[in-house]
Amino acid sequence: MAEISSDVIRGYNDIIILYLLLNDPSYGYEISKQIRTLSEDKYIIKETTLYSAFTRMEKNGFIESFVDQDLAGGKKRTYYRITPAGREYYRAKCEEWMLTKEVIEKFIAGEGCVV
Amino acid sequence: MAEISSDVIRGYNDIIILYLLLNDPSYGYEISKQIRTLSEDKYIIKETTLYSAFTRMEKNGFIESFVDQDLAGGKKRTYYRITPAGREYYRAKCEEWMLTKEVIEKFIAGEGCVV
DNA sequence: TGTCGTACTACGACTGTCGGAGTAAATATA
DNA sequence: TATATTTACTCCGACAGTCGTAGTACGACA
Repeated sequence: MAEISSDVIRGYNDIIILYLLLNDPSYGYEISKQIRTLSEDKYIIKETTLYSAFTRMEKNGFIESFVDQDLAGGKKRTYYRITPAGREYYRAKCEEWMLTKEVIEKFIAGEGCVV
Repeated sequence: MAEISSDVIRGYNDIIILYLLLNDPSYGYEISKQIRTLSEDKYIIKETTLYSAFTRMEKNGFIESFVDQDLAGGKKRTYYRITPAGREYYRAKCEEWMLTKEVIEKFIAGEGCVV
């Protein structure tokens, strides 16, 4: 079975993560599970990729973090919330996706890629 | 207008280039023009990206090069021809594209990306 | 004479992803 | 009760593909 390579997914992780923040704040572990579930196990994001995306996007102002200190055992969990700039970025990335899709499909040979 | 970023196109340049080699050998400058034309100016590949893709794909056995020495002014031109392994790679990349497309579109919010 | 088009090559920088390791508490399983 | 798994991260360095910049060299056109 074809696998999604890192070079191919690169640039879409942001979309994927932001999509899962559109309605509610969330945190790393949950987002990682949601990606897996929603993609029907076709894409499993690496933890390092996910957390470094959080860091990068927070630095760029697309998401904000806040910490839940009240978990059992004094553990804490870092939540992320999408900002207006993040929504705008998501919109732009979606547009870019549409365009990219259109372009790439000009270079895919016919039905089922018969070559 | 949305622009195609390097992170988004990354991983598809191979498909694009190989597609243009499926029927006939070609060379850098021509391929670059064809990409521009076929994509209706939506994607203009950088020269360095194109030529380094040639080098990489030749090293991987997906394409073979041969030189035309007989151009006017003693100039030469390096052509590339797709190999059977290259065709197989193209096929596999196309499959990967189908899968990736399916996955990504689960994270695109509705028609026109209304967020 | 100078610019544009053709057809590349070289080099180093950048960035997102990844592999591997480590931490630590809560919960499930035997 | 002992062990494994799940939860929830953090840190570090490596890698690979793309990109910016620069340079070469010839021919055609104005």
